[in-house]
Amino acid sequence: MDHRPRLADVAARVGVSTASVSLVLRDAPGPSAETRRRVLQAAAELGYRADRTASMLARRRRHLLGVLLDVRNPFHAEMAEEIHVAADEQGYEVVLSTLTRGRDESGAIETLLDFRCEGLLLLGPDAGAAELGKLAAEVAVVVIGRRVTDSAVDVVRSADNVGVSQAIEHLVGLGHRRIAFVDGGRGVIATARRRGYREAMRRRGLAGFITIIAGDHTEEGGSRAGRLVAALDEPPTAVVASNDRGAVGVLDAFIRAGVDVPEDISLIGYDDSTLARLAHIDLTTVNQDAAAQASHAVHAVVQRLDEGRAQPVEIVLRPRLVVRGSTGPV
Amino acid sequence: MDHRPRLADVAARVGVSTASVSLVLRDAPGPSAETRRRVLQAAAELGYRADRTASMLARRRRHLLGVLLDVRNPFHAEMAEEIHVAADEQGYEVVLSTLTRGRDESGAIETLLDFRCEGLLLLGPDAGAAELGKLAAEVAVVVIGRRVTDSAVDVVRSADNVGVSQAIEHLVGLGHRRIAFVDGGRGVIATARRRGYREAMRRRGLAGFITIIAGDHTEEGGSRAGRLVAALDEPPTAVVASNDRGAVGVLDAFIRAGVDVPEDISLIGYDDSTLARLAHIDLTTVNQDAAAQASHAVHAVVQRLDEGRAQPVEIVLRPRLVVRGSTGPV
DNA sequence: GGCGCTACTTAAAGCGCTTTAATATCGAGT
DNA sequence: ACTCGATATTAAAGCGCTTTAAGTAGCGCC
Repeated sequence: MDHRPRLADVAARVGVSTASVSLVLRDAPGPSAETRRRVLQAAAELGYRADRTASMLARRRRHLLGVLLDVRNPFHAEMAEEIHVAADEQGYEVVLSTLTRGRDESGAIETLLDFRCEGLLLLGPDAGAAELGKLAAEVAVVVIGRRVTDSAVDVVRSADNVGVSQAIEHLVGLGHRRIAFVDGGRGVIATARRRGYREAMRRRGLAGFITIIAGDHTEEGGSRAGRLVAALDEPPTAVVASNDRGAVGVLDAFIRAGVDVPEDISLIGYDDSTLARLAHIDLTTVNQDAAAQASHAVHAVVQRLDEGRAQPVEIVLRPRLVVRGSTGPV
Repeated sequence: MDHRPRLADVAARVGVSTASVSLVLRDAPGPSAETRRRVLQAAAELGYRADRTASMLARRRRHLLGVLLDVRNPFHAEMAEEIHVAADEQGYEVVLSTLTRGRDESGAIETLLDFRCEGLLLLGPDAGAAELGKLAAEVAVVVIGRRVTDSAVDVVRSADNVGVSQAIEHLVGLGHRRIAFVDGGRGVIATARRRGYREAMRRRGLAGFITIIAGDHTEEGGSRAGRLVAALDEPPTAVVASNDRGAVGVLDAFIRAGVDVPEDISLIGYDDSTLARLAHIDLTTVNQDAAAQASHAVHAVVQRLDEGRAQPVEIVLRPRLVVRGSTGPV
């Protein structure tokens, strides 16, 4: 055996046709118990492993999902992992395609298309609704984490405004009224969170205390915002940041300014990233449930592929507040 | 056209054989300029894109590299990106396979094998030399970031001990003598860095000041170590951590303890991760040059595949100290 | 024995592309 | 006119697998 065993090698060893071997290995009906046993044994002895490339080609179906991500984004990484396990359960294989310099979003998507993925899961893509629509004409497309208006693609995301509302409710429950918000910039996601803050404050009759401080979803932006807050004449008793990274920046600025969290000011982030869970950060934050989002996304694509759904769906998950040590009573 | 155009569609439209079209599209010698022009035009009109799956199968060569990584590890993420661009230059495609729960290292490697990758790039694998050797018998294997003794696989890594030495030299140059080391645990990498610390201190006649504080390459471990250091009767004037995450933990503990960096104590990390570059952390650290490692790894595998190299190589890169704001004179 | 069944098994036709050997074309050379 | 060489094109044989239609047995039954 000078190379990897092929189907024909297994067949020859058992003395049956390649067709039988193929059927046995895929657990398809037909072969007798005896044949199954012998084939399985021979395959094991030879260490046979099917060639995915060939199987994919022969099957009309590819059973391949493509994931577009920015591998440097920790949340994407977590999603990629969850998508992998969800796809596995559904009998789909996954290929990852990441943005790199020299390989922008559309380049990365083309690679996925070249592998003839049947479905595409796009993590927070930048493409507009029109482009996405065009893509959706060719393959099943699920956009994850971002709202897409008026398009043929499926969308799975979590209700960002609700998450922020929960944060506010938690703080109000602890007696806070003077609650400031560290903004996340002009993205779709940041906008939804800002809106959630405004809504929740108004709902609680705290419209007069609405304070939005510029920020940008990075530690640095948070840090700047934190310094600003700490220097205020009448600082808030609580701060909600548009994401965890921003919150960590705020925290850093607070520590340097001698502001104690949560004794002086309570702090809440958003994402429940690994950062937030670190013992010395221990941040109250909002969890987006990556596993659930991944699972819904995979199911959505499988419905299109295997069950013939044609209408686009939008699945909006309810985020969940995770209370840790960065919040306390006034 | 009810489906993606195939080679035959292009051929039919131009009125030539599929063979000619294939040759033109791959820029192979043969077809005349005129044929080329017409084929290219037809392909463009139809929006033809080759099916990688079919090409790979038909070519005896797959031109596919598999990368094993833990997508949640930021350094791996960076490497994945760099490998992508390096592979692209060499005309190879890349598939990523990540560890997930329910999919351990060997499972992830098998997926790669199922795609019939010609070469495997393994980022800091746990497998032992024996297992790796067995793998290497089937495909070209490059282990990245870790030393592998006595095996047939290629290795690309950076000289961790040298990196730490550079850090020490920098500190000594600033007048420090009392330099402590926050350890990274019992991994191969951590061991090399610890050794580098010891060697460098001895070389500078500072053996008497060698102080190793337990840690584990996480923020929490660093934080614990930092508290310990801050509480010392006679604290060091500088601390070198086994990696950036540890250093960030140390920094956090220092800030809380009122220890100023770098006025009171200088601090150095290792990895030059994005963390280190953050304005409010601004950590002096050691850069491992992910791009260079990726490029060497890809070249190594290409040499085996395209140039028939059979002897294993070990490429050890020289890391580079990046001086930022966390270090200063005593 | 012939017929109809059921239960297996397999020949053979792809999947969409690459590649090689063979064929066709056309001047140039003698 | 006839061979030779280039040059351009293509028929056809795969790549390693899946799938379907056709085939072979085996068995009970009239």
